Amino acid sequence: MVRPRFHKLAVARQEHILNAALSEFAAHGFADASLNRIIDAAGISKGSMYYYFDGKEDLYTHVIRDRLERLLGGAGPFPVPPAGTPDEFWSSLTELYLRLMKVLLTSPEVAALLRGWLSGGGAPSVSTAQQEAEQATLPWLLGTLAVGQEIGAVRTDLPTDLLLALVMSLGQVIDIWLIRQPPASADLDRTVRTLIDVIRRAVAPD
Amino acid sequence: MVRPRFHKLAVARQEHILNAALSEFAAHGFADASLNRIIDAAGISKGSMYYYFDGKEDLYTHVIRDRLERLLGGAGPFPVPPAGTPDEFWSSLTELYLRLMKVLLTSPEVAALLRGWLSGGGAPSVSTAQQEAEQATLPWLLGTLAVGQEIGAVRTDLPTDLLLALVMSLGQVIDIWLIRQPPASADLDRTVRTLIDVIRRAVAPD
Amino acid sequence: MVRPRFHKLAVARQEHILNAALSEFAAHGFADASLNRIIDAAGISKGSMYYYFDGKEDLYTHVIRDRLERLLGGAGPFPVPPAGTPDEFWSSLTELYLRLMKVLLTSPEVAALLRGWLSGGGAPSVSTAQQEAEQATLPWLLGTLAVGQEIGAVRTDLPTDLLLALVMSLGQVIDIWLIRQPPASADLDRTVRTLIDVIRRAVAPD
Amino acid sequence: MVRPRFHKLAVARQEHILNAALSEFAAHGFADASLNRIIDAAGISKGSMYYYFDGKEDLYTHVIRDRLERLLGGAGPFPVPPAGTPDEFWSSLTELYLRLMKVLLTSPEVAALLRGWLSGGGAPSVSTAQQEAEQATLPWLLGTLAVGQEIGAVRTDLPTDLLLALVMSLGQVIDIWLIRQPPASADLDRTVRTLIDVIRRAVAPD
DNA sequence: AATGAATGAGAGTTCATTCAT
DNA sequence: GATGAATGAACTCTCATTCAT
Repeated sequence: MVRPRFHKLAVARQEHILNAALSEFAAHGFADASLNRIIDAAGISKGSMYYYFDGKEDLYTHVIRDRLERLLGGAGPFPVPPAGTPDEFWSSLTELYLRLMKVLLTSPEVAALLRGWLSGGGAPSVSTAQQEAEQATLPWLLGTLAVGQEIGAVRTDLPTDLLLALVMSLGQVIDIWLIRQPPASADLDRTVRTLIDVIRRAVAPD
Repeated sequence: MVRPRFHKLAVARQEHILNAALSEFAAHGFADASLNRIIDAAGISKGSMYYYFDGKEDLYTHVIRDRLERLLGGAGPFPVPPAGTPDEFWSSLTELYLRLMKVLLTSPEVAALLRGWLSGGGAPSVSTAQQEAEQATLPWLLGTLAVGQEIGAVRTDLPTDLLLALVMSLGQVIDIWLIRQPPASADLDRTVRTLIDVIRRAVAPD
Repeated sequence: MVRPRFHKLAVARQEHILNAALSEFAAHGFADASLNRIIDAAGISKGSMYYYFDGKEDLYTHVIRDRLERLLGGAGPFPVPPAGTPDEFWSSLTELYLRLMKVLLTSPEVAALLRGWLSGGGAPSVSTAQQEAEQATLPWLLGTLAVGQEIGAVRTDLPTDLLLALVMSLGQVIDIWLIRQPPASADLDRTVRTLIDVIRRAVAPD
Repeated sequence: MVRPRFHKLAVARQEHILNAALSEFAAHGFADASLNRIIDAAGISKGSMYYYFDGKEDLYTHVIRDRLERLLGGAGPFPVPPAGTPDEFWSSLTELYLRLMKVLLTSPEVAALLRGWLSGGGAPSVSTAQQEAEQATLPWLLGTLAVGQEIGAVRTDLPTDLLLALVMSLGQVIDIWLIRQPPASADLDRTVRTLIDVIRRAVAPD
């Protein structure tokens, strides 16, 4: 866990450190990221880094959590879509996703970090970070799925975890595809609507 | 490229080495795998490893290719489904996938290797292996998608690369989910059919 | 570049490390020198070596520069001989060289290092060190040659680079010969004077 | 020592092997040359190499000796200049050197090998080769110097070994300079004559 | 006569982490 | 509260040599 000490630093200093870590993790992934490079870029001592964080994984965990929170915050509140007709549900989700993507497209490094984190796999040492981060993201998604199932917008014949994995995976593909080749701003709406529709078809009931 | 010398070894010895590599790569992914651990497990000297293979990447490439070939070989031929009605197309695919999964479930390590390989990302140094392997896998998938589009079983309003990414991603989720919690053999059929249906819905035309 | 950290070490410790490196480089040349042997002799860890220096070449560069500076410093200033008659020019050079050799003879290892460095050739990777060191040595020699040409003490019918190479080569032979079989101190003066005269004959005008 | 077995090979095969070794040694010098690369280039097995030669150094020794002999042979006989006037002595030497350089310029690899060998320095392990090769070359040079001294063309106030070193060093500089920037064939004569004259001045008596 | 499989020591380099100050 | 010196294990890769066949 991040030591509380870290948050006593001047905010600008915190930012500087987290940005350095963000760049490194986004560029190389967790395993191949180098703490040495991070502290060089951040301009802090190695001792300080270990004074603020428990270690490499702890830093990674914190960067992810912090950046995702900020991202989600910047996109405005992410309310679980209110109950209503399935059409209303999906259109509400689409708007949400559009907002999210617009923010994501402005921050390629966070996007890269997110991608690396979502793809998971690899080092078991990060599983802690994974689990924690998932615990921060999933409740919303789970809530949304639950609402969707209640109002008949989401199929109920699949285990929840599989449903979740399918949605996240499709979302990830769409994220990556959009980030790699961002459509002209004018096309973004149309494209995202089509892609959300793909998810809808996959998880809508018969 | 694997040196021909390797194939002159007793088959059991080849197997022993490849199994050691398979375990390591499956457990840690390419970047975090350790050649030292592999040679320890294989019981050969470092010099011998480099006598057989050009290096880490070469070994990785070979393990993947060898294991996938064996896997696909064991599952029988993978013909592109013949043209016909969309229903025939999808049911043909389902049978195919069932066969594949049955084999995959018998070999969790190959499955893990496959997973790590599919998720790609990470080290650019493995791109060679990636590209070669993709060149071995993609033509079939592309061919299948093309046939599906011809006979009206697959939508044509999305770019081919996105369509491909969606299908592969869904397939991967399903793979992982099935491998993690293999259903009772009796349920496998039903489950796979449902999951293939998810893919069908996502990529079928309106 | 040597990391500043190195210079924060106790001087005795710095000396110990540099001496270990000096011995190794003097005995084996750059390419065949072993960092492992150096750290063993220096009694420091491999990590520390890389904490102080950027790598093998960096260490080599530093040892050379440091030792040469010390050597040249110990021999006093090396002024370009002032304009005057050719006889004055050559006699001034002779005195200079005598001083230099007396210092050099007290430090066979630096002499060996210098020899290996002067002969250059070999690894292209050391070119950086070479160039830097040459940039430190050559200006003086070039300036001296130029003065000699101005006052008619040095021939002008050969390209400068060839002239330079001839002088350096003769000087090197003389260095090596003197170092290998140092004449009785009493004879040193006479011998050096004769040898400088050899150079003079080679490069004096008709 | 080269095993006699080597000379029982077909001459073409011997040539092939020696050429491969020549290229490698010329390109990397002794220490950094790789036996593995040599046998790859030569297309022979590692076992064979060790069947023909005692090891790396033995091969090096043999290549040098063989190539130099051939070079000297190709340039025609190298008679020790007959006694006569000093002018005749030096002009005879000049003609000899001209012939030698013309051959040398046609074979850059032998030239590179020669350069690396002459500069000596470095690995003590090659000293054997050095000594042997010197023993093949020196007698002629010594004889020539002796004749020169007899007829008053060469100074007698310097130890023979120093005289030798001076002459060889100057010759080497000239070799390297000529090889690096070969003058137009028309200029070669004039340039060589000037350079030989430099040597003459250095070692002629007062 | 000839092969090539096998080796182990060694190369230079990077790393996350510790801890005395 | 903060530092940075110091470490040793681990990394991938290359090498000349041996020897059973």
